[in-house]
Amino acid sequence: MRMSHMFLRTLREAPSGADSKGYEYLLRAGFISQLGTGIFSLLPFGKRSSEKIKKILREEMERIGGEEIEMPVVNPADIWKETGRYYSIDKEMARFKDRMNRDMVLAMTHEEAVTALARGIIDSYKKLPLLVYQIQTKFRDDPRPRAGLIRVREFSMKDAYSFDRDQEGLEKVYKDNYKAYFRIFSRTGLPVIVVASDSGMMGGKIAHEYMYLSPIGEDTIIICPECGYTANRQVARFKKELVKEEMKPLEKVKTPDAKTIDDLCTFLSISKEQTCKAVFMVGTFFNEETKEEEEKLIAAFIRGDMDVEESKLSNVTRASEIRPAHEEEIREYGMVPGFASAIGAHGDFVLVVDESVAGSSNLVAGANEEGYHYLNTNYGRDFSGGIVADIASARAGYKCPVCGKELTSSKGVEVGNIFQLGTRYSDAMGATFQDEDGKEKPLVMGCYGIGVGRLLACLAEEYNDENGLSLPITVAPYQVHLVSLVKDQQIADDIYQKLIERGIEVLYDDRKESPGVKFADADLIGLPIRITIGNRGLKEGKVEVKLRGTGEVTSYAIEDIADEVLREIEKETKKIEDNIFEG
RNA sequence: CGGGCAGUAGCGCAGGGGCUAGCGCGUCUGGUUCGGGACCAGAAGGCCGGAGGUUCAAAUCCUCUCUGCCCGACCA
Repeated sequence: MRMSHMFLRTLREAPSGADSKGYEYLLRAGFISQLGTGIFSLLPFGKRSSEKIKKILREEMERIGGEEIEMPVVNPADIWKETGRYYSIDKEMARFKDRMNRDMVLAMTHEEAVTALARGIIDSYKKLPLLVYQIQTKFRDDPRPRAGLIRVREFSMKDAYSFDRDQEGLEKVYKDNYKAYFRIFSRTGLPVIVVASDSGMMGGKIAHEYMYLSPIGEDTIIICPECGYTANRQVARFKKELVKEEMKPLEKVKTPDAKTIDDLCTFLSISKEQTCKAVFMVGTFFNEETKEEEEKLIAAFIRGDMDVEESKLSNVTRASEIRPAHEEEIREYGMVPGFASAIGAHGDFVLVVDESVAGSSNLVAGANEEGYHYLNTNYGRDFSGGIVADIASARAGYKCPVCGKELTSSKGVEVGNIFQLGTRYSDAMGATFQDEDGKEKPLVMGCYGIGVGRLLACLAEEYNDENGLSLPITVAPYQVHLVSLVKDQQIADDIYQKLIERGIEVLYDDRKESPGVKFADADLIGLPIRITIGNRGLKEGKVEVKLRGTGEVTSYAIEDIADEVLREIEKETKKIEDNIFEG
């Protein structure tokens, strides 16, 4: 491609709002352009890189038996009503009516569409297992897009769906995808770790996320450097040191103004581990009978030294949404904010007790009376029932649930995820097959997603320096940047031609610009191999090859240049391929 | 959806009731340069986000609105 006629404008200054290096360079180098909040165009460079990522995605999906399909972005609302997600998902899903006044949605994912397909196509166990995938636009009306391509509203995603007879089959294909994902990320050059994750709106039980660790990430990852345990904080476990001792008699004490755990500990001269903390939320629940959403108070109790992880809380209570409760909502059930406990509470609320409270003895808890607490409260004796579960938020410094060593934490960007969906969608939509025993059974499903743009954004974040991008050769828009500094275009044109004929992807800077401008743009765009044609080398019949990654410079005779560049391309590619791994 | 900030030339910004709205970069024309964001000369480019209002006079003050950015709630 000749730069003199490209649909491109590089920027000398960072557009305002570009807060990360990767995002800044993608904008400045002309990979992307913003059209609205969370809505971007891909310019020629961005499009080419994106296509290279897609090619890798296709190759790796085909490698594990995936077949490419394409499902519509516009879905009739009916199928979303069948699974209930039409109601359980809020404003994040864009909805509209067609001319016949039918409800339509913009698909934010394709479980419904693919399940609708499957129920028409899969009838027998003999066809199973099956794996289909697509690379398709998703629209999610995110309330707060940010950080350039990291979190957007419209994006291209590779989403795959598997169908199996049983859990065993699902686990096999899940493992295939698990490995394929590592191959995919390593082929793009992006370092990732896999973490156990929350299944969120997808439903299902087992799920993993592929995380690119970076300060620009929005997720917090809990990591055990000792044994390798990793999990998204939303689900991360840790070892709780619990002390069970003989129960002492309940005792009410005066604790004026001790509304917080800190105040309470100071006042009574005790440690946080000896207290029980109350956290009140209001959850939205879907009532199966009335088919209506309803709100209910959730009263969660946890040992005073820990915090409640809201995603865990919403998981164990099966609330679709969760928000902090107002004071009146709490008092309605006989509990007094600041001095609250479950003791003496009444009415129909959801009680959740963290293991740390259920497993400890003689904790100090509120007396549900202004200015009073109880000493020696014990779950099972003084209050009982509800859900006993792990709802505690893990953090660095806590102990690993596996090996007991100290955990650390890191920020990460989720670039891919895999879910074992089970029969959640096939049950809801009646997608069944006839098994060997003649019985109709629901298909056992899994789904597997990778965001293309987000992956590109992470790569830009990982591969840059003070001069610009430096993407790996597998995803760079072109392999070679041919920079001509000589007036006589013929020599450069000839070399350009020769490289093209050898199948090399060349970006040819044939613009009438000063050397400084050309070099600066070359660094900014950051193609892995730069060829410079200048009078300096031409005197000896040579041109210069510079590697963007290392800065290494070598001169070659003009007649050898195509061969040498091919050799460099091979070397750069091999660097990536030697590091392909499957987890 | 709450809190904060901002919309003035393609990009980055200045100007905050009073003449024809500026600066840097970029763009165009001519010339000189030509291995790390060159120089000289000339030029083009604006409904000051939009709508109302106050005023003799509004980019500037007021009201409403739209859009974008950051933080939070939220989310893959």
